[in-house]
Amino acid sequence: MAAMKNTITQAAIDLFFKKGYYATSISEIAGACGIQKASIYYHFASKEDLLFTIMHDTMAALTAYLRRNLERVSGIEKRMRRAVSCHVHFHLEHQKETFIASSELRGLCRSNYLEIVAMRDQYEGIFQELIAAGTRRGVFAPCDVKILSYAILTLCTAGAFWFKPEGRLTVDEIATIYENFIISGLKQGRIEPLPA
Amino acid sequence: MAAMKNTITQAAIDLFFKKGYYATSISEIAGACGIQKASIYYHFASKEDLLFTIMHDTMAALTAYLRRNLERVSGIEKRMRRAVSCHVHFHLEHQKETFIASSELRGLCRSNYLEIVAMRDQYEGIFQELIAAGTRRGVFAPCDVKILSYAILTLCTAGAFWFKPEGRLTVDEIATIYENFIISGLKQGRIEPLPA
DNA sequence: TTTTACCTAACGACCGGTCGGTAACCTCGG
DNA sequence: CCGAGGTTACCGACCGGTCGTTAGGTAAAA
Repeated sequence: MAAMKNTITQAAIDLFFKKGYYATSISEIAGACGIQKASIYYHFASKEDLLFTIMHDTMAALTAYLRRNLERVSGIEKRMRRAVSCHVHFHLEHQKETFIASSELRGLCRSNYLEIVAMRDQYEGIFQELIAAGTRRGVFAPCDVKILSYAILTLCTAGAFWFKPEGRLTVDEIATIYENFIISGLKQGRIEPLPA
Repeated sequence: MAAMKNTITQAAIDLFFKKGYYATSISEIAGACGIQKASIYYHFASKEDLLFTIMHDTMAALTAYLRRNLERVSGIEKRMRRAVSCHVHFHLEHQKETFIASSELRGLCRSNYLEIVAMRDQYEGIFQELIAAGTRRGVFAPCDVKILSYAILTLCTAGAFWFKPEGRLTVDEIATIYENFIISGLKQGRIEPLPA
């Protein structure tokens, strides 16, 4: 039951991704679902509510995905590698949603905006803790944690802007490239002790 | 003469940056200039023409700035360092314009869109040639040129999204952090010959 | 006299959102 | 097993408002 609510959400995701939130009208979304625009308001309180729901669910799924994948991984470098990999995978495999979540923040009113930003900050916090722990233990070179975390996250997030599923490289290949690039940057030229 | 045209452009830059292109109305821009909205159309053919002008001028200035700064720099690594530094400097010192140029592409019709994208591709090409030359000569580790160039550019471009002029770090400090981070990533763990 | 740089007023289109209505389905007392 | 009453999920029509844009006019400058 309420299958239509999912249909609406999916249509909205497709259209917000393709045309942007402001350029998409409620009647377009309704048209894509084969219903009248008034019927949208049975399922959602407003256009912004629809956007907020998409963003909120996406951020919740993203954070849960990362936490779940880090559960049984130990060692700073391994954890950071896994975190980057997860970040890339989620963003490329849920390209439309993550694109919307990171580019349509301006469509939200103040309270909704603050809620999404809080979720984003919490997610970023996981990376910042990893970086901080790594520098404390000498695995990573000393650095500015905030700047580096922004760098790492926006780097991978940006993938959702240009990624094409039918493109030259697989998600796994891209994730590996980013993983190595970032780990190198975090270590900053220090000479590696040879593995045993 | 035509001082008002500059006033309008600047007001549009401020408002597009603060609220976004779609959320900004012509009458708001006019209001910020102390004129009526119809008068905007004496200086610009349409709202999109205003956006396009901003983007076009910004991209032209960005490319010219980079070329000018690379003119007398030799050596792959030095050139790449300079290029990254320029990219960061320009994006943070012209934060509003570059933010608009990289986030409002959807406001353009097809032909205008293609023109701006062509300028962007040309700019990206400078970085891609640097990366390719670096890998050929063994200065950088072998890598996927396209992916790495996207990575480098979006990394720094993203600065325009969160940078606050009154913030903790200066533009120079941020540029240096990025410079080192990127060079490390491009060299990918290879052991540096000690400088003489 | 022509051009420049603005104005007032209005237009048509479209937008998000609301209203009253309704057909189909579910529930439950008799 | 029935049917009354409520609930679910939609529809068509409409509203107030805003938007980008245009038409026509005007006062000053060239």
